[in-house]
Amino acid sequence: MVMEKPSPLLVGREFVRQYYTLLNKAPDFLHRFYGRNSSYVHGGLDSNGKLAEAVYGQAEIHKKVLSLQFQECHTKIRHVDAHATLTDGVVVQVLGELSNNGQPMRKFMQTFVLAPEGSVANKFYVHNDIFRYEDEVFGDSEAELDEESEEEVEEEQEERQPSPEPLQDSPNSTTYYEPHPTFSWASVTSKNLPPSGTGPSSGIPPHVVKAPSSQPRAETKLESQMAPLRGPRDQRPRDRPAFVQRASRPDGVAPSESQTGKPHFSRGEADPGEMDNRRIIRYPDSHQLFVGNLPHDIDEAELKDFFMTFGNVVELRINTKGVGGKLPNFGFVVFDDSDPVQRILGAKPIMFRGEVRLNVEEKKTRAVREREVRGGDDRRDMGRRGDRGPGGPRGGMVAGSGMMRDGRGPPPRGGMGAPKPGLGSGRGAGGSAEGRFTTQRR
DNA sequence: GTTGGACGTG
Repeated sequence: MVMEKPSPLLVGREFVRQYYTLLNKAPDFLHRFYGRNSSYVHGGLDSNGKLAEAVYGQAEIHKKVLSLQFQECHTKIRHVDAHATLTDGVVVQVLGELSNNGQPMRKFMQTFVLAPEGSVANKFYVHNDIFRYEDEVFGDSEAELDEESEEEVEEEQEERQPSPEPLQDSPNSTTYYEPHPTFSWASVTSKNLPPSGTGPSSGIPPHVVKAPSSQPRAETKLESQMAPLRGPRDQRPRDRPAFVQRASRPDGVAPSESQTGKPHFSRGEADPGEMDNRRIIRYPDSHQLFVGNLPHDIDEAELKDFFMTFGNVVELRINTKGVGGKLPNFGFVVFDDSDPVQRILGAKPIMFRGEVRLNVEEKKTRAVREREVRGGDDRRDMGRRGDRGPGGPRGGMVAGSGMMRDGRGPPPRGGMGAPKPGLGSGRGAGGSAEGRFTTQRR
């Protein structure tokens, strides 16, 4: 049983979820994410109007956080990137908007470097936390900055930060803060998550960390059933491929994969969004979530915020049937992977704004729907109807024979109709079995 | 109150 490492993206997302939840619910505990030599800057300008500088060490960070007076701090996360970085760390970049204490939303960018805590696998602390408000950086006049800075880029790089002697940061050594930081890779299985508790007033989905009242919620390990079932996501073994020649792009993509001889399809799950943006790609139903019972005043941005923490939302639309004076609201959220969909289904009931129970289902085609209505579901679930899409280049078909000629194209001789029996594999079993929806009481 | 749109095969 080799415990597999969660992918950087999963780590990043889970961290982001926990971090902003804590920021909202219990900012006084935020410092627990940091370590002795961590750096922290959270926007702000100093007396000269220049961007505020960082503080170092958990104690200073705690002070700083308190001074920032977070209250009812809400964030809307617009985007999260996370890549593996040096020394088994994960670098996470977040773009979003933040509102503290009832003030207006302000756009920000925040970068975290998560470093392995060492003693426990998959446990991280925040080594760097860099937060800037867009308006403080760009100011009102964008022009001046822009034009000048183009050539100054090189200089900036040379100004190596004079590393403000991090080690002994608190002379008042009486404050010995918690020795270890607290983010650990815990639950992504979303089972066993509190259904809603107190409704999330922000855009953060219901299931999240509870504020660490006494303990940092670290030791819940359910790794065994996490990501792996699926595909070859990030299963590079413990040994990292030291310095593999950076084939084409050094950016975070596990090099071991990009080298495995196969043509561009080696993963079987590449994000179509990137691999060709010229063609319109249809995502398989397994990547798509039907969402019913939406409040009518919702807009796509809000819905996207809500689901973004589950995975990468690549497409989303809200469909209002404006017929007959009613407006039943439903929509579709498309992810770049089926995992988020399964996690959402497993996390039912999904509460939105703390009060609305969304009806979430894997998207069905009409044919499937009708069949269900008529026959009931005697055969429960009977294997996922595979991603038998319209020639979708994705799904499980993978590499193999001829299909590299144009990116699209059916498997040559086989037979179109053959659904490939073993396809959906994995999680079908326990996953969605329980809470089949029956909103249609009548 | 509830499941889009457009893809194109042997």
